Amino acid sequence: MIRARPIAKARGNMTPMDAHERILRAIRAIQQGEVASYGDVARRAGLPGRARMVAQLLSRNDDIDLPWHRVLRSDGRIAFPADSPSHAEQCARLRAEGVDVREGRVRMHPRENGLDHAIWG
DNA sequence: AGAATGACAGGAA
DNA sequence: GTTCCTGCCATTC
Repeated sequence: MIRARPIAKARGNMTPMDAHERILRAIRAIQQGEVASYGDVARRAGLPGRARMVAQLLSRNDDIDLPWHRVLRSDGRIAFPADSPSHAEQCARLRAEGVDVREGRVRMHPRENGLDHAIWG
């Protein structure tokens, strides 16, 4: 057996530019009224373990059309400090799409990723 | 090169 | 439910 080293670092083949593009695509793919965590976006972009890279991109992003407000922390909370203008802005944008935001957080429907289902039925 | 810094995540307490 | 702590990755001193 050839010992499959943890593929955690199987990213060397992608240029940062491609990574950025894929992350942006993943964010744009979030439907109105839906939300996703930074980690989700990273995974969907083919970049598992790089939630912070998503955050970094968003912090620099200037694209007005990007639905940045649909990205939350894994626990469903808005990433900005509760007193910040950005927090209020994100809150407003989400509610405008019909998302139920309470105390700066959104209820994330638990992962129904076939794994639990496959194991436990 | 080493330390500090983030729009983070996950598990422990 | 909460806070705290450690691991993570890319960037910037």
